[in-house]
Order: sequence, then C-alpha cells, then structure tokens
Amino acid sequence: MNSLTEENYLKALFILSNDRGEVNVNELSKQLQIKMPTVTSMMKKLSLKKLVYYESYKPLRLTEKGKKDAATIIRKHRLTEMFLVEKMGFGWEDVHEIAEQVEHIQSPDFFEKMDELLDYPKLDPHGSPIPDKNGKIVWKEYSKLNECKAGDIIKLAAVIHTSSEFLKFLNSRELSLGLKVKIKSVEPFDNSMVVTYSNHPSETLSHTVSERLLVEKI
Amino acid sequence: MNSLTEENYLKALFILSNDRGEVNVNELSKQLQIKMPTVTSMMKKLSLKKLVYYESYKPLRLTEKGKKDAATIIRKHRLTEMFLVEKMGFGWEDVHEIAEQVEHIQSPDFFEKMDELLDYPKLDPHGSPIPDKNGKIVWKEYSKLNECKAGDIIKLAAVIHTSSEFLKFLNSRELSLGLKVKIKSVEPFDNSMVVTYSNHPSETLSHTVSERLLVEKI
DNA sequence: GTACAAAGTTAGACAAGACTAATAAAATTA
DNA sequence: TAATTTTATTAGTCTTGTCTAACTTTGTAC
Repeated sequence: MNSLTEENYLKALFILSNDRGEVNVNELSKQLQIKMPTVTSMMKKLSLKKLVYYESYKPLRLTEKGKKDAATIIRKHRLTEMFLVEKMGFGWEDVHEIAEQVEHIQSPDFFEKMDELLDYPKLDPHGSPIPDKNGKIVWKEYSKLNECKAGDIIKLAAVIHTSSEFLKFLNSRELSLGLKVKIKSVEPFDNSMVVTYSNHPSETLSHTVSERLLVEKI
Repeated sequence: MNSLTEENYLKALFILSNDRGEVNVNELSKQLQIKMPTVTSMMKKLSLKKLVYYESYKPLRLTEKGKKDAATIIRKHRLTEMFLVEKMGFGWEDVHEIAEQVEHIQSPDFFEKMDELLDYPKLDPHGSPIPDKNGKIVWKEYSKLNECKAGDIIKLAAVIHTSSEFLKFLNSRELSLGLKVKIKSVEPFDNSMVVTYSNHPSETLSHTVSERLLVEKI
C-alpha cells in the first residue's frame, strides 16, 4: 500500500506526464509545491517500490504499476466529484477540495457503491474521463475553443485547468457542459471571441477563457 | 487545526471518558494500540495546545475545547455512518471502517450537506447519539437488555461495542433497532435469555449478547 | 568551445509520531 | 509497612517527509 504522500506524488506524475510519459523533477516540484531535493528523494523511494523509473538527471516515468495506482486515485477523485455534484447537490466549483481528501480513502466498496449509484459514469463534472477499474482511461478527441473559427457551431465538452474562480465565471455566464454555442466572430488582435448560445445573444470570451474550454464540433 | 493523529487521540479520550471525565494513560494506550510512552508525549503536546489537562501521574481530562473538538469528530463519524447506510445502501456492519477515515475530512460543507440530506438525524445506525454542531450530545436513558427480567417487553434501542461480527450475528437473527422483543425467560446459571419477536417464536441470547444491547422498556 | 544559467543531486538538519529500555511513582498485597 | 506489581515517565532511537546550503550535471548562448 502507498502512503498518502506517495499517492500525491503518483497522481501528480500521472497528470503531468506528456505524450512520451515523461515528467521533469522541476515540474513535479512546482506542481506539488515541494522543493526539488525532497522530490528527488521520493523518486528514489518510488523507484525502489517499482512505481517510477528513475535515473539521475533523466526525466521521470511511471512504471505500469505506477500508472495503474495513479489512475486508481484519479478514478476515486473523479467519481467523488461526480457523486458530490449528482448525489449531494454541490456545485462543480466546490467539489475539488473535498475530492482531494476523499480520493485517499481506502475502501474499494465505497467507490464501487458510488460508481453504481451514479450508474457507471464515464466523465466527471468537468468533462474529464473517469479511469475504469483497471486504470484504463479513454480521452475523447476534443478541440480547444480558441482553435475554432467564426461560424463554427460547437458543444462545450470539458473544462481544463479547473479552478474555482474560472468555474464561477462560467456559472455567471450560464456556460455549462453540453451547451451548444455558435461562434459569431474572433477578434484577431487579442483572440477574444464573440459567441451566442441559449438565451445569451452575445457574450465575449477572452483567449484565457477559450483556451480552457474543450469542445466538440458539430 | 489538529493533525489526524491528534484527532484520533481526542476521539479516544472522549469515548473512554468515565463519569468524572477521567481517562488513564494505560487505557488510552490500549484503546489506540499505541505504547504508553508515545501516549505520554502526545498528552504533553495536547496539553500545550490546551486540549487536555495533563499532570504527571494523574488521570487525563479533556478541556472544554478538547471536548468540543472531539465531539466534532464523533459527529462527523456518526453522520457518515448514517449517510452510508441511508443514502448509499451499506449494511450497518460495514460502515465503521469507512467512517473512521471519512471523519477526518476537513470540510464543514460536506458534513452540513450530509446532515441536510439525512434530515438532521439524532442517532446513528447503531443507536448512538450524533453530537450537534456545538458538540452537545444527548444520551437517552436506556437499560441494558441483560438487566431486564422475564416478562418484560422492550424495544431494541442501541448497540454497544459494535463490532462487525456482532452486527452480523444480529442480522442473522433478524434483530434490528426499533424491534419489539418479549423476554420469555432468563436462565439463572448463565444469564442467557429466551426471547420472542416478530416471526421468531423463540431465540436464545447469551449474556455476551444481551449486555451489548441497550433497550427501552415499554 | 567556454561561460553561464537552469535543473538536479548530495549532505545534513529538523519535526512529527512511533518505538524500546530503563527508571520512578503509585497502587496492591502480604 | 515492606515487597511486589502495575502504571507512568524519561531518555534515546528510528522512519517519514520536509527543508536549506552547497555542489554537479546538463543545456544554452555567445
């Protein structure tokens, strides 16, 4: 079994992994807000536990076991977020902090029950995929909103870099996942977008906003 | 804020407190499965934090603040047990371990929501009172089943020393809280009881069982 | 290709929370 | 009350996970 601390390192490694599955010590250090020497020593420990491939001065990579353990934690986190929203009436902007704690609970039955009560959801409230029990994770192919052009009609599919402030902003504009949005125009100088949807005839979204929204083209 | 470890000490102190509110280091050590010297040093720490009155070789006592903090943890534990049973479909024999972990979650909103969804329950699934938000706890006056005599008609009100095995035993005899039970006879030599209830014309309950059941006389 | 900056590692310290061994105080029993 | 047992404390060690300071390696710029 992994300690709470180890779980946090594994999760961060999983989330930071690029296409090659590599993460730098420096990145990990920043993500976890833990100084580099501490990270290095934990990597040696996780390497002994066969959870991470570690060689001095080389990028870090999770082993298959490390990936699976990490995916399990992320599964628990996302199931919890979904449960908090769907079954307990929390807003999507308020669930991260709680899920961050609940994800460490050791009880397969507990999460099994959540999964069942939620009818085996595939996505969390922010549109991120929930890994299955084997740690398999299926990302749908979404585009970023900021890469769309005037005239496109799209459906909001997921939110990235989900901070409470950003989610509250989306709430204030009644922007929610599944919403059909038409792009009226894109300002070339600052990449801001004017869009229309449901009962909002015209809203302007800054580049900062549009690059954080994943969409499905229709 | 108290650490997870500190919380466990506070909770154990609260639960072990006798009528005088006193607990011995030895008792606490056994309850927590932690050696006495470790307990002593933690008591000094909690004393500095004004959570425990500690003097060498004297019994331990929680301060008002210590009591309140402990009651909050117990409130979270019992609300969680109730939530697991009522809203997630767990059996009363399966909730302790999970609640033991969930009780440490730091999020007033989370437990507030549970309380609300459960419609502000006064008792947990084992009949123990749930402390209110101020840490106030109201025990109803129950008798122990083993103190009742032949002919008494009683209602099962609560279970003490709740272990999973004991609760499974009660399940196997269809004994649940609120059940009306008539005592047919008491064997003088071993204090076992023959009782009848609902569709059970005759069941024998050992002393070990009857002293763990709290009842309301009718 | 040398110099410098950025990234990473080593060494050593520290706090929390656990332990064992030895000692001291309190309680019990003869 | 003296002897013994039980309870509690002190002293010192260990592990986990963190830190800072100093050093090394790698990558980049001139």
